[in-house]
Amino acid sequence: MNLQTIKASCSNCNLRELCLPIGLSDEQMQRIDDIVAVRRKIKRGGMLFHNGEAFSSLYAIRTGFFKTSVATEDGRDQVTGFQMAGEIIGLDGIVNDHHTCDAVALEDAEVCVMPFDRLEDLSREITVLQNHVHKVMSREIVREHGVMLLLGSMRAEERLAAFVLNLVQRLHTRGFSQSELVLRMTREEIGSYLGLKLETVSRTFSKFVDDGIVEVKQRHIRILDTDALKRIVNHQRECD
Amino acid sequence: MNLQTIKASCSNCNLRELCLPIGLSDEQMQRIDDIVAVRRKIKRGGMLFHNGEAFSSLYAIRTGFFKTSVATEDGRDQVTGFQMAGEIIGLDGIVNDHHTCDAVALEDAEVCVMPFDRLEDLSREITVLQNHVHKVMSREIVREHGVMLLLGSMRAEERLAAFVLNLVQRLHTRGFSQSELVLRMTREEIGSYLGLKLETVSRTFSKFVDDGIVEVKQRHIRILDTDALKRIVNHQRECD
DNA sequence: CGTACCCTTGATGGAGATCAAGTGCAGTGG
DNA sequence: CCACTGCACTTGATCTCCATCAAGGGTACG
Repeated sequence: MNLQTIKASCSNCNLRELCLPIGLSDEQMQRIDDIVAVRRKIKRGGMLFHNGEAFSSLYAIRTGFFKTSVATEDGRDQVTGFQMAGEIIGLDGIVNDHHTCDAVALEDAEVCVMPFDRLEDLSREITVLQNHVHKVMSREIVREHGVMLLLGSMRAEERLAAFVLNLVQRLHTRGFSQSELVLRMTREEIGSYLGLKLETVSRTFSKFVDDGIVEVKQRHIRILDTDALKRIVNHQRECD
Repeated sequence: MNLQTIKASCSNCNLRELCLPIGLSDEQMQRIDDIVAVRRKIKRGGMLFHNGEAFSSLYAIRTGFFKTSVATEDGRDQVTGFQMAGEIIGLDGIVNDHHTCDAVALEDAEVCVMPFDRLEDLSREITVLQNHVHKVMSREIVREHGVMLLLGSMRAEERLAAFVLNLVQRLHTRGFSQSELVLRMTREEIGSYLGLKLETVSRTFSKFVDDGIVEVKQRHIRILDTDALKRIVNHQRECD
């Protein structure tokens, strides 16, 4: 296995407030440190886990950027999400003790390995941790509801606008700009996530540029008019 | 409130193996009975909970059939799932202490009310129950991955075939026929779930009838050729 | 028995897919 | 340093599937 492992420590991790509940005592934090014993590095293009693999751990992303995707037997696949620092990945594996999607690093990444059985043990003793785990899973369910809404009822422009706004908002939470971002994924991966072909993604970006809403230079995006993007998402029909 | 409440009991419920983990002792079962104290009846068309409502409980469906749906500010909405006896509903509410979707009964229904805080309490003491809750949530995440795949990459025929197969399979688990089912939802609700218009759903059913794959009489569906449906789902391109 | 809703079917239109060509950029090796 | 190669991206032309618009029919229920 081409993976590197290093000792992890949550207590002095600056992503603590993203991964963990607030209000943990020093002693509780120490016990969490003990089970989140190991970090793992994944090279760009490498897999954190893959469909069919036995499930043992959840992963908290420390650095880097991932995509998760599912596939049909006949070869089509669908990107189900893009995950960044502070987010938890691997929840799909719990139900059947095997992962049902692939997680691929879109840039060099590092994750904290959280053995799930130990996490369950600790959740039984630390109430706020238990509740936190439930909220993380519920958040993922709600996020996917949003994607279903997007895929089921939005047109291409709305999908892409919603996508860009979502990405930049999450990056902003992590201290990055509200108006600039660098895409870590290809047009094809964006298209797969949004249920569009890569040409449509490209054309739609071009249209946004023509309309003066964004600047696009390869994967570098600068948002010139956030409100216009929001209007596109919420208000498809210009008439009313 | 137009709801009726009655005392619930899991220990002699025939859906036990759908809602609860196996291997509970009598004493553990009794404690679960204690927290699942109440059942609630919902009339056809009534709401179990709605978007924005404070979250307090999960619900186990005892009888009846529900749809859940989310909506955008500008009024479009998307059915996110259809739920039947033995399934758990309300997981969306955990993350923000408020529900983010509507749950509507498509026929007269009865649910068991499971106050979530008490469920968390008990989960800390009964390991298999804790793990069960995690699996229920993970199962929902995986289910939604499947819907995303459907919405993002399948054509109308594939979507409807997958939908019918999924429904009949779940009904079969509950002791119903493998080849016959009664739809509890309208064509429009099916369309919303599948990202299609009701006319397309209707036309696609008609095409299946023409092809001798199913019989359709209003909401009564009889599957004549399950394999053909499976082939439509897995093998979109007839050429290869 | 009438009314309302749900469903089916036909005709037409349009958003996005597909097919195709060309451009720009990064990495490689001469 | 520059040609070469490969990949990601853009843009144009055409096609197709599904949406939309429209009309009619069946069924349930008061």
